[in-house]
Amino acid sequence: MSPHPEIVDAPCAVRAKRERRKDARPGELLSAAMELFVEKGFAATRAEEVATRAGVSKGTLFLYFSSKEELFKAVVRENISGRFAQWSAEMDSFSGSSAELLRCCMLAWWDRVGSTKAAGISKLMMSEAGNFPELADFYRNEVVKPGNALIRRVLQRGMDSGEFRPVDLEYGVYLVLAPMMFLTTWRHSLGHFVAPQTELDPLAYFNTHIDNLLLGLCNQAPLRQSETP
Amino acid sequence: MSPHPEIVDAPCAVRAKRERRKDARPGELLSAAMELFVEKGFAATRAEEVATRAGVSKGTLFLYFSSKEELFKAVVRENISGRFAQWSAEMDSFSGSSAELLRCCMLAWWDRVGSTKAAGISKLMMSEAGNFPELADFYRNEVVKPGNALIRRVLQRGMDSGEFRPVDLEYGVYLVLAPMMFLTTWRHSLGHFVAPQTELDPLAYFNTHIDNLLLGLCNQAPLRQSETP
Amino acid sequence: MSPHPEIVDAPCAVRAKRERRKDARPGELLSAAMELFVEKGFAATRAEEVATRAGVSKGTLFLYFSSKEELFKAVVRENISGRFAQWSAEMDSFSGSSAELLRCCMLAWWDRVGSTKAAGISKLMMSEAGNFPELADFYRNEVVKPGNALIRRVLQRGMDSGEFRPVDLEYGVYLVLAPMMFLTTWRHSLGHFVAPQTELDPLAYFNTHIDNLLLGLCNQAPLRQSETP
Amino acid sequence: MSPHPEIVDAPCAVRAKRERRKDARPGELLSAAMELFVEKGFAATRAEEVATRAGVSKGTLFLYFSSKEELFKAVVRENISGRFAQWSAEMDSFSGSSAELLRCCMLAWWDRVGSTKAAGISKLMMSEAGNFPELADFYRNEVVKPGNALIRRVLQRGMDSGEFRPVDLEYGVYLVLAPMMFLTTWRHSLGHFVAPQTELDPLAYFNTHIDNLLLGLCNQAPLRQSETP
DNA sequence: CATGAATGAGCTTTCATTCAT
DNA sequence: GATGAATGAAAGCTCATTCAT
Repeated sequence: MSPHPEIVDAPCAVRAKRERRKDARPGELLSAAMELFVEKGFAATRAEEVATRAGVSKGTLFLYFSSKEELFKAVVRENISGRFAQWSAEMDSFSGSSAELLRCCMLAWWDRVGSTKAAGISKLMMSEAGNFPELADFYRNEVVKPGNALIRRVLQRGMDSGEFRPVDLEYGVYLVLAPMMFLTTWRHSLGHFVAPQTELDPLAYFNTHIDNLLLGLCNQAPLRQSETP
Repeated sequence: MSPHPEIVDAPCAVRAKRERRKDARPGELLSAAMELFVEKGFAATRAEEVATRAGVSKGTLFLYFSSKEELFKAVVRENISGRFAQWSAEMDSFSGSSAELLRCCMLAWWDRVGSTKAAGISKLMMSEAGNFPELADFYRNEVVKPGNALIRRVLQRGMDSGEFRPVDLEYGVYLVLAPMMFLTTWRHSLGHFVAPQTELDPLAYFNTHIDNLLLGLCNQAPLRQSETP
Repeated sequence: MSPHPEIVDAPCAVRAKRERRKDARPGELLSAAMELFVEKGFAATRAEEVATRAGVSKGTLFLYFSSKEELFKAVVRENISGRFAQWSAEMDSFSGSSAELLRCCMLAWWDRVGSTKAAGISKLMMSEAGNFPELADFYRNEVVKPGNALIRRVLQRGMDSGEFRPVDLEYGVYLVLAPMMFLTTWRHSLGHFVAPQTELDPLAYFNTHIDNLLLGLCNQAPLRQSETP
Repeated sequence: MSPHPEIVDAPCAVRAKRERRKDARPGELLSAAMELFVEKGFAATRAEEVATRAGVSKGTLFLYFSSKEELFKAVVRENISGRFAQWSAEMDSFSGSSAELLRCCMLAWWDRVGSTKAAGISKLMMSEAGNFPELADFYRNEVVKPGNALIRRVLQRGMDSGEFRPVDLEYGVYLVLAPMMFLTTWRHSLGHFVAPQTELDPLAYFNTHIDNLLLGLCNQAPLRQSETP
């Protein structure tokens, strides 16, 4: 037992509340920022709005993020690029067929990214890359490159096992990527605010794409999981 | 012949020319605006640049369009729809297989739209739809709906002839659309300003997509036209 | 006589008032800027104040000067460096002794610069050079270098004619410069806002300095002009 | 000897140390502030920097000085006057010629003040006097007045002994002061951060000035001390 | 006493829009 | 009609100052 617990603990107790706030701030700011960036775009989001939504003042935002661009980068790291390691690990431990893996990956992406607010980031990047070259570079390096590498690995795995016919990896990647990115872009632009009956059902959209993709890649069409007996 | 015809005629000629110019003004402004909006996006395009490129002054721009937003709307109204009738007719007179027709359509789209400046409009619409709901509506009605109908007809033709397996038309459309729209979006955003060796070759991209699409849709893989003896 | 005077003149007449204002603007802004820079320093002068004092809005200032630093440079060019050519010419045409020339130069400097608001610029530069390295560079190149060259020429002239004893030009320059710069700095700082009886009489100050300077430089002390019979 | 003297004594020792530190605080802050004000000027010195350099937090600074301006005033009060008595005594006991004394004084000033950080204070005062009239008053009384008196005594001594020609003391003072003040100002502003080959050599500068000053004041040019056999 | 997280007024600069000519 | 000088509302970012702990 510590002989001077009150001395040891005192500073902590005193600081506790403050620190709890301080620790929470970046997260609060990041989620406020993501929401606003996705809602209104990067350029159209004012730094002060982000601060206000996070419940702090303009100055505080810049206490945690040195510029609006750095804030955006942090949002991307928090919501996308920071997760590649885990996804990669999950892929490594997958033991089913490559067709199943591919289907699995695409649906998992939908579940964890595509259907969440984070998906708006991809759309935002597509919209504003031209005006923020540095952010575009960042995104290409931190998201596009590792993302493509992940897809490439799935395709390679299928080709190695003989499940998939040989395809040029460079362009094969887009067989997988295009449906995902189009859906994201669509839902955050022209597919937004339409009558419910004309809205796209993402799962139907995905299954149609995956089915045809795999029919094209494999010798034998694999069954959808939902059709598994 | 009068020694100074231009002076004698001046009042008329000048007025004539002026009026011609005056009538042409909106068109010149619209095409300057389209180019710039496509190049730089809506927010990043300065009104003065548009005026300058159209050869008029800043004030004149606002004489014809009450605001930058109105100009944007006018640009979109001016530059889309109107070609569907011809494309539809061309499709009717096509006598080859449906696989050939599908390939043909996609490559024709690339040739006539995707690779031209007009493609920038789709990207523009995707980027700015969120900020212009009214424009988005307009675009959906005038462009998306007839465009999708055209694609639907090709798929229906293939299914009717037994070439294509049955697919849900509603979602099958996106098997064709997604690759086209993704390419457009990509090339105007993150795919822009990258090292030439990392740039996407559109034809290789398209052929990879079409091959796999048709392999998925048909019982028998159809040959590429370029491979036809 | 022009056959169409009204056509030729019309545009001019119409524009006249506008243009007169436009032509006057830079000058009005420059003098407002100089006054404020001298009164409050470069950093402490807000761009909007300059505009307001010149009777225009903030935006107008930036229509004529692309930045606050450029405005300052223009002030310097207008009031100091732009006049070296004339001063140099005047020096060339001087036919008296070098001692007279030196006295003349120093008193002329006082008359045309030192006693005017423009003198505040030197003091300002001394005060703020450290925080605006680019301005300091500019000032060294546009003012210090040519100014020193001018002084050097006077000394050289006197040494060539045998009037002045040989001195190291590099440091001799400061025999002339130091008294001028000290007076300027003093009057705009600690010498400011003191009781009239403790204020420095610039002419007495100058004559004391010039007398001793020339006594030191020449074999024979030259008379002051005011003492010339 | 107690095995844990520091623990036993802690309450006292800690308080003692704390109070010593507490008493030292203002001094540490003042010297940090002086260094920074001299290095970067008043406006460009951030309060937090001062605190950091003094090893305390931003808040603590404002505990001791109610504002940045008050800190500045305290810095000036702390760092000037107080040495005049000694200098005066040294002057009284000087037994050489007045020319030698004058040379001696100027070089001693350079050695003890001009070349040290304390010189920055003069420059600081010159730069910021306009914004702190109260400080300017203080400085004039505590520094300028006694300093000038000292110089006046040297001149008077030379005139009394017949070494120096008669000069108006009021203005003669500046024959001595101007070179010193100009050098100080110059070295802390435009003479700073220039290529070493264009930098001013203070000793050469001083000797050039003193030589000419004495040539002007005396009938016979006195030798430099360094030239004395 | 000491801290440092938080504040918000203030700065320079941009640009859609207006309006006298 | 056409012009372009003039406007002024923002926006991003800094930093002296405050105050809960």
